[in-house]
Amino acid sequence: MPERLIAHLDMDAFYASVELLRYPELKGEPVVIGGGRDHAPRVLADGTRRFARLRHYTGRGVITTATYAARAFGVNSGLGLMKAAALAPDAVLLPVDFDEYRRYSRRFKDAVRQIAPLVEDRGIDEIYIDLSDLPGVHDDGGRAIGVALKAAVLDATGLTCSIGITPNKLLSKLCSEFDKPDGLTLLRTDEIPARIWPLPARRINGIGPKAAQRLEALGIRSIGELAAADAALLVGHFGAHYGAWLHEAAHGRDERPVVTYSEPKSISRETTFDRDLHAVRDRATLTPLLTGLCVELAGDLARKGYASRTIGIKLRFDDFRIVTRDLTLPAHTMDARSIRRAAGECLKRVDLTRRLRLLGVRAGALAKIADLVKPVASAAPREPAPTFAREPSASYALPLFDAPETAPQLATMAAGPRAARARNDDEETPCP
DNA sequence: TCTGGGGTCCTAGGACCC
DNA sequence: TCTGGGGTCCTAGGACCC
Repeated sequence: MPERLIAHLDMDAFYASVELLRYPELKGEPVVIGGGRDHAPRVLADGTRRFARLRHYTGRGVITTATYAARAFGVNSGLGLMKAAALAPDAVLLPVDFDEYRRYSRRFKDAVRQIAPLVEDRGIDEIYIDLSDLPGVHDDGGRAIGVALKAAVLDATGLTCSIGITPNKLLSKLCSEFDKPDGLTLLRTDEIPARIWPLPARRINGIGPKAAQRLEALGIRSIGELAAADAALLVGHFGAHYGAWLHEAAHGRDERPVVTYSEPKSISRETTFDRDLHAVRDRATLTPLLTGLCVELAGDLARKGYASRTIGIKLRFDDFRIVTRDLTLPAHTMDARSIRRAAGECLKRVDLTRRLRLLGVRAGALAKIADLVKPVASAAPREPAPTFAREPSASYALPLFDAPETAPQLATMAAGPRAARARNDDEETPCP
């Protein structure tokens, strides 16, 4: 059995590059994407566009993507916009437009599937592709296919991408970074010592800031040093599972298959406030906010065709501590009132002394609605009929954050998905 | 002027049942 | 009555990723 050939394809500065297609006059300029919706470009009377500059930004947003010109100033994803403004005050600031990025995402993925159908989604701007069974792919290690994929993506979107092609996902993910932007990197197993081992251990997908720090405390900085470390020592420090994985990863071994479809496990909505809010003093603000999140979540569930049996909340306090609570219901629900009630119950179990920075609502233990409402009269052997609570109970009370405006808010959204601001997700799972 | 939003997976303890 | 073990569900937190 020949070795597999797996590609990792990563779009170059994806959000920023999509924006440059829309605003070609910004090509070559430092541009950052992030923040709210209040800094969209204005069109002047003479038809020219006026862009917001980073120096004028106030708020708590972070950079989602920066153009390569902006990265030269040291600003990159995750950096607070206020901090970025200090580094690059004249950079152009654009709001994120997920609908547009999803359109381009679907275009590049469709283009890839025309050439190689085994595609694993890894978010909006990257995919893995199993090339192993494509005709002739093993003749040149996948180079011709790689060239064809890049051309197809460019043709479909006008955007460049970077591709790594190796025997597995772990190595391909590393290699797609090697020649960015517009790169194509092939790597064979025998090249691991020369090309992989000099890299910092942190570059491995799955070694984050915490693990990297603990490795450094052991004197391990590079992947090569990790590969040379005693497997038993790693297991001793990191546990059987993670320790053994660290050892395998450092040697470039990874048998994970390319998975072309997976069911979602949870759906959530969260929001960071403009200023920290207190549960009691700012109740009039918080109550409709929480209800609004529940309405949006119910809308997401309905649009995607799922119901949830475990509703959870997430709070971030002003000191950045995160607390979660969840509650498993007797039956699946997609009803905003039921979600709101469960979230309220969860909230009761939290000490709300500190001020809040973020509030979120999550729906877990998902089931497809189509599976829950299966017709009773069926030739198939009977399973116990799943229970499905669609209607809210008659006696309804908001346990916490209660405020007069909440009742009408819930009433108007009773219709369901329409009332919730739709996210227009292009990649919805089709209902069978 | 610190640090978004939407996810996945893992661990671990307690409840509960057989 | 006592002891022990296995399995599953629920909950909370944390690391990590895009």
